[in-house]
Amino acid sequence: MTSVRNSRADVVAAAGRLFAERGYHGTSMRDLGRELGLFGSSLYSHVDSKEDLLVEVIEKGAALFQASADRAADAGEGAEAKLHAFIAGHIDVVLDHEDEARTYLNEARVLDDRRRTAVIDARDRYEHALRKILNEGASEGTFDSDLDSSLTSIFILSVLNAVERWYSPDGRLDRAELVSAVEGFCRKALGSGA
Amino acid sequence: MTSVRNSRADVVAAAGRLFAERGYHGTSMRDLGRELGLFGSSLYSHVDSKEDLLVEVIEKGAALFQASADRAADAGEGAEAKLHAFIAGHIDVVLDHEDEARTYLNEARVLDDRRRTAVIDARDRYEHALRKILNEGASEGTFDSDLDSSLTSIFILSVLNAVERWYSPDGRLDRAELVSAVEGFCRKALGSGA
DNA sequence: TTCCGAATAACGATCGTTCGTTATTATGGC
DNA sequence: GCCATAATAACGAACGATCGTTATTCGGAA
Repeated sequence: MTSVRNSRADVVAAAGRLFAERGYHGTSMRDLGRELGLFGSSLYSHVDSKEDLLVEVIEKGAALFQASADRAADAGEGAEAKLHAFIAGHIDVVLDHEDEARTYLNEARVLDDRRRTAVIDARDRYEHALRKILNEGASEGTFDSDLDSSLTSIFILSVLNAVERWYSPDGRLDRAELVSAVEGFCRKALGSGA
Repeated sequence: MTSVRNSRADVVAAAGRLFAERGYHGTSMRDLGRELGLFGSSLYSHVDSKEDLLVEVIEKGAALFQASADRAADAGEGAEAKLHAFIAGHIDVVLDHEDEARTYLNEARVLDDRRRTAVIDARDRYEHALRKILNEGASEGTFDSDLDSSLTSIFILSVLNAVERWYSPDGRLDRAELVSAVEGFCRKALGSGA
């Protein structure tokens, strides 16, 4: 049976939930305490500051996306398989870790310069991983050879990052259908296949 | 020569700027006053509440997008021309009215239920305008005839709405190149042409 | 008995907002 | 054109509420 008392991880998870839903500035420490059945001040038994919570949630999000990109880079042979893994992996992160993903994607602007820059760098690395797959496909002949991988990766990420904004698991698409819809759309835009 | 004193419109414009940049909850009335060289309290000569400012900025954004969609529906003959007008119009709104567009896209969650629902309805109408163009193209034979216009419109809007998040007019793309890059990507995903 | 999580009271700062007042601009009769 | 008057804009102090946070105390599990 799980303990009645809360752990630091519980606090971070609840923070992710509220930051994702209402935003960092829209969430007070008292709100967050209420979410856990605590007083706001009691959170300081687990955490040094509100900002630390944001940092931790965002770092979790960043790590999840990066791990997914790393896995995609090693997924099977050829750009087609890697692209599939990249898209499916991204959607898994968004659906299985919605709070961390949304906070990572939407609340980074609150961070101080140093940390915000770190997030931007992480996003660049993530985009670069996708670009690499696109370039591989272009030189293989899997995708159009004149494809602009820099712009195209931005467009594909635009579609992927927006999933959080409209998709509901209660809707007409299950996860596999969502993945194949996104993949189908992007795949056609990449060309070269029939 | 423009007056030294501020008008209501000045206040709304400055609110749009800060709401877009820092978010509604990240902007205080004193911040907003400072932006105009005023005391926070002085803003109440122009406005009844902070929330009114948000409502006004968001309504401006909604109206701009809807007007653009209406123009696209009447643009030339055939789905191709209308799609071009829709994409170019969306990008014009985002680049020419960045603050209102970003606030409309990102800050609507702060609104009360009634007004937030109104924003969701407006977005549905906008999406529906695009879907109509896609359906027209599918039955014309301009686009693939088995195209899922509901999902496809979401994907295209995902690409369009993300422009605000990455595009800079100081970068390597001018506006026309941006439009043609987005249009090229989406157009290929719609199929049927060579 | 030790120790960790929670409660409680309190802090200084800042929040949105109101108020009475002053300063600036616009208006209309003479 | 001049002047009283009204309308508008801004000031600056202050309000009650809430913010993030600290310090201290307390209770119960190990």
